Amino acid sequence: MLDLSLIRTNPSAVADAMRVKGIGDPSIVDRIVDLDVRQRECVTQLQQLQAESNSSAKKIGELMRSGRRDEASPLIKANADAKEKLQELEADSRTLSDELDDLLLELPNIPHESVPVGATPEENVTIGEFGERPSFDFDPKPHWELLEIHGLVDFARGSKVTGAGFPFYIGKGASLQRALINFFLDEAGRKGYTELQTPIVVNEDSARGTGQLPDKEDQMYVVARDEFFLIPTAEVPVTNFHREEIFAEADLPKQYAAYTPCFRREAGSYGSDVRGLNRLHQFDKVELVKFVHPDASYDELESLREDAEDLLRKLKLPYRRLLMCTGDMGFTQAKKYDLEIFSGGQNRWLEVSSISNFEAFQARRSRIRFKPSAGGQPRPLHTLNGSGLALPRIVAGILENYQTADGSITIPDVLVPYTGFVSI
RNA sequence: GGAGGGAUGGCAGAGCGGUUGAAUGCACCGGUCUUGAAAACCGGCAUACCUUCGCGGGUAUCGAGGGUUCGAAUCCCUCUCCCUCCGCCA
Repeated sequence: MLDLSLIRTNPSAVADAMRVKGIGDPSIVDRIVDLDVRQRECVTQLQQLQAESNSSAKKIGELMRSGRRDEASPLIKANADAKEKLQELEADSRTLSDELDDLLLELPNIPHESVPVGATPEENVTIGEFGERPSFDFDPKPHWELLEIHGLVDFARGSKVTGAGFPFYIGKGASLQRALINFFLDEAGRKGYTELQTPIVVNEDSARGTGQLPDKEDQMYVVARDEFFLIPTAEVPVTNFHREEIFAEADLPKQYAAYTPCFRREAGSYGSDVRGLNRLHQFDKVELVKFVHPDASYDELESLREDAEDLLRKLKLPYRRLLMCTGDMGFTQAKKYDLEIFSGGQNRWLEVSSISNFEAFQARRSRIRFKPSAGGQPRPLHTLNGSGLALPRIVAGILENYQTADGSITIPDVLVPYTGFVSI
C-alpha cells in the first residue's frame, strides 16, 4: 500500500509507476483522489455532529444528576432527532473509506529511481557473471536424466499420489535436499539471521499483508473449508510474524531465516522450461527476511544480496546477477535482483533467488512500524526478503555441473559434512 | 467434537450506564537529589483519523461487528480468539 499523502501530492507519479510496471489501471488514481476528498468532507461533517451530540449528552447528564429533568428533556429530544443524520453520515463515511481502501490495495509499489524502465524480461540488466562455467569433455546430461539414472526423484509416483509437480525425493536425492537446507540455515544463522519455523498455511489477512492478495490470488492453493492459503513462500508467514507491531527504533534491523515448503499453482506457465525440477508446484526454500529502518533499506538490500550470493560462491555454482526492469518486477517490489545459476546440462540459466526491497509497501499494509527514538509518531519500516536459496534448481545445478564422465555426481565440498557422502 | 471461563493501555490489573482514553502498580523516557549509581521525589508516556501555517481543537478505538440509550468499557445479540476440563489424536 502506498502513502495516501503521496497520492494526494503527486498522483501522476503513482499513475506513471503503474504504467512502467504494466500493472493495473492508472485511472484508479484519479478515483482515489476524488474519493479521498469526499471521504474527508464526510468525516469532518460527521465528527462535528458527534462533537455536538457528545457535549449535549454531557450536559444532559449534569442536568439529570441535579434533578432538573424538565430542562434536560428538550436536549434529549434534539439529540434523538440528530441521531438519524448521524447514522447516515456514519454509513456514508464507512462506505467511502471501504471503497478507498479497496482501491488503495490495488495500487502496485512504485519502482525505485535506480530501476531500469522496461517492459519485458529482455530489458532486465545483467550486472555481472560470477564463477566459472563447467567445461565437459563428454556430453553433459540434463538433471532429469541424472535423477532417473540414480533414482533420486520419483515424478510418476508424485503424480499418482498428488499430481504433476509434486515429486518424491528418494534416498540420496532426499539427503541432498536435507543437506542443502541445513547448510543454508547454518549459514544464515552465522550471518545473524534468527531461524524461524512457520505455519505453512496462512489466513487472508496475512496473504493481503504481504501483497499476495489481491495480486497473486490465482497462484495460491486454497484450503477453502478453513479459509487458509498454502504459502507460496516463507516471506508470507515471516513478514506477518510482526504484523500490527511497533518496534523501538533501537530494535532494528530484525532479520530472520526460515525453511519452508512452498506451494504455487503456476497457472498458465506450462512450457518447455518445466522439465524435471525446473518448475514445481511444491518445492523447498530457505527465505531470508529483514525488517529495517527506512534509511537503511537500500544498504540492506545489497547486504541481503551478498548473503545469497555467498551461498552460490560456497557451492561453487556459476551465476549471474540481474537487476529487474520495471515491467518484470512484481506488484509489491520497489527494486529486485534475481540470481540465476548456469546449469551445464541444460546449458541455460536458472533463477534460484530473488532479492527485493519492498520499502514501506508491505509494512503499510501490515501495519509494521517503528517508533523513532527521537520521539514522534510511529513510522512504517521497510521490509526486504530474498531466497537463500530455492532448493530444486540448486539441486538441478549441482547435478548438472558436478556430473562426471561416468555419470556419477561429485558432492560440493562444502556440503559433504552435511550429506555424509562425497558422490552420488 | 462436548462442557465451562475469559478478552481493558508495553506488561500486570481496577473499573455504580453520565468529566473513564480509562484508577493503580511495573516497565520506559526526562528532571531534581548524588562524586557516580541506586533509592526517593517531580513530570511525561496508546493508536488512527479530521481540522489548523503553527500553538491548539475535535472524533473514534477497552477482541470484532451489530443493538438498546439523550449518553455504553459497563446492558443485550452475533462472531473471532485464548484458557481450563473431557473426548480423539501426532
